[in-house]
Amino acid sequence: MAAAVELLDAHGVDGLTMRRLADGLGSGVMSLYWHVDNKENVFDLALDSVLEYRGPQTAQQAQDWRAEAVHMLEDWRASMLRHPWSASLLPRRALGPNILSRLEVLSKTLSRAGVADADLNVAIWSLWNYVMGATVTRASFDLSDEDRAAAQQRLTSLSERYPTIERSRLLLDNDWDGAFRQGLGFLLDGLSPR
Amino acid sequence: MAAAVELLDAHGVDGLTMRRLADGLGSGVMSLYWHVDNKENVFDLALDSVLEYRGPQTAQQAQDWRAEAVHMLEDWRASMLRHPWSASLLPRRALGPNILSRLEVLSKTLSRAGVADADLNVAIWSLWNYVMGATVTRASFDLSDEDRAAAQQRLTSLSERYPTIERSRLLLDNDWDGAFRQGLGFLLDGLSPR
DNA sequence: ACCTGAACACCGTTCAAGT
DNA sequence: ACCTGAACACCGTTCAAGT
Repeated sequence: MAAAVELLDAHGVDGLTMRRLADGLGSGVMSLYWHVDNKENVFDLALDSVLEYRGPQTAQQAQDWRAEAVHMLEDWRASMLRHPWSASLLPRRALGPNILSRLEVLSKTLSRAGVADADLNVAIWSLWNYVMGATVTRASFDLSDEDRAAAQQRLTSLSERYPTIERSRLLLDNDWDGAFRQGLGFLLDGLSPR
Repeated sequence: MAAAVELLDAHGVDGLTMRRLADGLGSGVMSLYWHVDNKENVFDLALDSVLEYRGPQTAQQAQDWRAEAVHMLEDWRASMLRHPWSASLLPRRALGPNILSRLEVLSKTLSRAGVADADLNVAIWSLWNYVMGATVTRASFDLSDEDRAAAQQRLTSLSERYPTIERSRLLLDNDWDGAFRQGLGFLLDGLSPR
């Protein structure tokens, strides 16, 4: 599936064509259908291959649950941003083994941190929502590179009608990494036991 | 654009075809291109029409910032879930006037609540991320109705390998509305001033 | 067991032309 | 100003057939 990932990285979701993929593999188009049921299947395999998690490099686990959670979540986001087509695909497909492993890790970490069993699922889904929302949004800015200039100009002309977000420069702020980390901190504050 | 929204509701993003849209309008396909630049333009118009916000019905504003924020955000989510194709489209397109209005409202509310100017953008994007992640995920479950049975079975067979999320029944819990509200509460806790 | 070409039923959009 | 049909360059996938 490395060939599919390469194609997706280069041309985006719409650029992955069964014909183009076959070309990259040096085979006929219909050969693909021996190995794969249909095009969606290709997406599923490519998506899962991108979501593997190896865990923190140092054996710092068990001592700082918060650092551990942040590490997994930031690595998850980074993995998806390395392949900007992946984020918008993930919530639309069945969950593969690699993303389930990440959720398992997260669940263990939060449990160990003292999050009540009754709050555990809500906590996990909240973090899922935060990461997915942030990454889907960020990734789409990567994809529409050429439109940026036009969008920028459209915004400043429109923003007279939206004085508050204009004043805080909401749409011009592009410290995405910092905003992600800081907002994640706020969310973990809210989720922390006691 | 009501015709486009209807088609999208009925057949999803892939079901909206220029040919089908023209049929619904009782015109030739190419007539559409007089009113619209291309297909993406149709999506933009349909998307914005779905995101209008009328504000809270009672004049309870200014007294309870938290209720006001929750009202807008839950209404935003509900509007997108009424049109399940809309959520995954929103982060991929340029921001239209209606969603900008919602962000303006949110910004005013949080500002009035005492959120520091330095934290304002992070707070808004955090809420954006949470709502978008939750809704994109939830909406896709609506779309893949038929696959549910198969997915369910696949999950229980797989879940032996993921004991923690199996034990909390993470993937079987389907109180989506409750989880959204509760998680939003946690996030607002974390974002609250002081 | 694995690969293939031809064919089918579609797409979005250009273009030249109509009223 | 608005609408149209024909044509172009694509799609994913079925099927019957090859090795």
